[in-house]
Order: sequence, then structure tokens, then C-alpha cells
Amino acid sequence: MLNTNDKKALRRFGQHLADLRKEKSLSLRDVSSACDIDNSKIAKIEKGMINITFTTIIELAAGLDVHPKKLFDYEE
Amino acid sequence: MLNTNDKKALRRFGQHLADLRKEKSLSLRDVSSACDIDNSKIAKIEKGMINITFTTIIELAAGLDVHPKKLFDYEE
DNA sequence: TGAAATGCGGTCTTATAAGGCCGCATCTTT
DNA sequence: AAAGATGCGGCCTTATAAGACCGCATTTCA
Repeated sequence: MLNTNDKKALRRFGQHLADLRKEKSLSLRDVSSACDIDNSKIAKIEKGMINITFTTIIELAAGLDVHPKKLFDYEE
Repeated sequence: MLNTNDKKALRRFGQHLADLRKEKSLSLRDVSSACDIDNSKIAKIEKGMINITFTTIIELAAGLDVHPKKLFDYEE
């Protein structure tokens, strides 16, 4: 199960993800259809509610049309 | 289940991970004790055998003493 | 103001990652 | 040659991500 730091890291990551999406003025459903991940799941990811896998990260990067490392390009 | 592209991406990531580890002349057991991930699991990750989660990626980065985005810093 | 779009949480099943341990074959070092 | 270190795969249980769908409260807009 996730400890406090993990939860914090997931929330931070999710926030960054939401920022990237909004920068591009995309809705959850836009990203969803661009990468075949259910929009409700993306919402959960942005809220840091799930500990996503490597492949989901890759898909998400594709859906946002950015390089995966961009998803980790934030402080802390 | 994983498709061919996912498997390829995991193998590529694992290879990069192994490269980073070897650059630092660390053994699997060295990294293992630095981040509390079993050495056999790290071996599997380097071989692309498992689809690791976000938290494992973060721990791994800590074990290798690099920023997480460095783990994604490779082509394709 | 009514309809569509959007964010987001819940639920269910199935697949699989995590976590931990064991042991062995191949180096490496003495 | 013997002892240690190292890479790596197998096995087990438990936790949880994935995947798919539903519905609703807001927000947006025609």
C-alpha cells in the first residue's frame, strides 16, 4: 500500500499532468480518445488516486503528444 | 495484457536503466539496498519483464541517485 | 433556459505488480 | 581450487491497476 510520500508524489505528478493538458486546452475526453484511456481513469490519475504503470505513462504521453520525460519535468 | 509495442518500450526502458546502473558501477544488490527493491525484481525490470508502477520508478530513481526524468531520457 | 460538454467518483472483474524468499550458474578474487 | 559476489529466474500471496461502464453535478454555450 502507498505511504504518505508516495501519495504526495502521485498528487504532484497528477497536478503536472493536468497542467499540461490544460495548457493544450484539451478536455479529459479529448485526451481519452487520443490515447485510449478511459476519461474517468485520467481524472483519477490527475487527482493522484492511482499508482499507474509504465505503459499507462507512455500512453498518456502519447495522448498529450509530448515525450514521456516531459511528464516528469517538474520539481520535487 | 501487454502488446508488442509495450514490451518493446519496457525492454528499451530496462536497457537504459541497466546502462545508468553500470555507468555508476553499481551491482543489482547495491541499487537494491539503496532503494529497498529486491535485487531480483530489479533484474526483471532491466530485462523488461514487468510493467512497473509510478512509485517503483520513483524509488528506482532514488536508488540510482538521479532525477526520475533521467530514467526517460533516451530515444524512442 | 435548455442542451451539451465536462470533471469526476463509484462499481465490478480480471490481470498482474509488489514484496519477499530461494537457489543456481557464472564470474571474480584470493 | 575454494569463497564470494553477481545476475537472474522461479514461486508464493496479497494488494491493486487496468479496463469498461454508469451517472450525476457543474459549467459552458447556443
